[in-house]
Amino acid sequence: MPELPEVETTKRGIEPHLVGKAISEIVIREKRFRWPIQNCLKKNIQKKIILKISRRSKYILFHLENGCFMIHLGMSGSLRITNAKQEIKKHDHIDIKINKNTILRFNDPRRFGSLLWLGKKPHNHFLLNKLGPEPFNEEFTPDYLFKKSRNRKLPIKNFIMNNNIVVGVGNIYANEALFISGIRPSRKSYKVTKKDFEKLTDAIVKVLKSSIDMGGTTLKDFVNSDGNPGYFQQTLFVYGRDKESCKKCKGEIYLQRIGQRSSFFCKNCQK
DNA sequence: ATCGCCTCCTGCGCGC
DNA sequence: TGCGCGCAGGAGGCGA
Repeated sequence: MPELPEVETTKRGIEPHLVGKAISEIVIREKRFRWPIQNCLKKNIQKKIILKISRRSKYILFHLENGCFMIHLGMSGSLRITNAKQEIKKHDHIDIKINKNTILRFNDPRRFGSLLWLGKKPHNHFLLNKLGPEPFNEEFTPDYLFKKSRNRKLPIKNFIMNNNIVVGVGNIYANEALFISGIRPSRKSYKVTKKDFEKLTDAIVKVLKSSIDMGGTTLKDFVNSDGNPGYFQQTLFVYGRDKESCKKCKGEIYLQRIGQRSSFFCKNCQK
């Protein structure tokens, strides 16, 4: 379940193996993804040099001489650097080959992921041009969230998970950040105060950063591994802990469905 | 404009 | 041991 830290860790893990290298071939075993593989993809990326890899939201962007393509891992996708000797496993849908010793292999059981050609102006693409700020960007301030949330009646948890507001906050970290900042997930956005937003912006940045740091510690295993960084082992305060006791007050953690998603909170610590 | 529901898909864990 | 069911989750699309 890639959240922003896993995407960033993936990007950092594959980057040194790919930047400056030419793509010799792309092998597509499966075309059915969230967005189907375009017919133009092969001819646009084969024989081209990867100049740079960047990340926007949960999209990993590959900048070539002639334009840009991007990969989204969806819910179950992973990328790993492997070689031609490694057997093709189930759901290994796409290989981007540099040479026989270096292959970027895209595995995605649920196929909610995607690999899209964007052309020369990637940020004009409809999937990217409405995105809100990155959590680590200076635009992401308590004041920004406060202003955006006025007159918004949706639960604060849905608000911070909306990519048009801020990118990269998935279900796990939305739950964790709201616990840390003492805000109940169901609270209407317009009822969240400026002071609350100060805690919340801090908490979002904190949980994402600490997870990236943890992922970073497993980077050395990225090549030929299953591609899973270690961030998920981090101590979670509330996510997945319904009926268990709160790590702050020893009270009970409750599970509530908000917007079709599991939300975990402590009634005592979050108001 | 805003919000909430539906959908895509596979693997897994549960109850029987 | 096996079957069927429900759930998990990112995020676009759509109807109200």
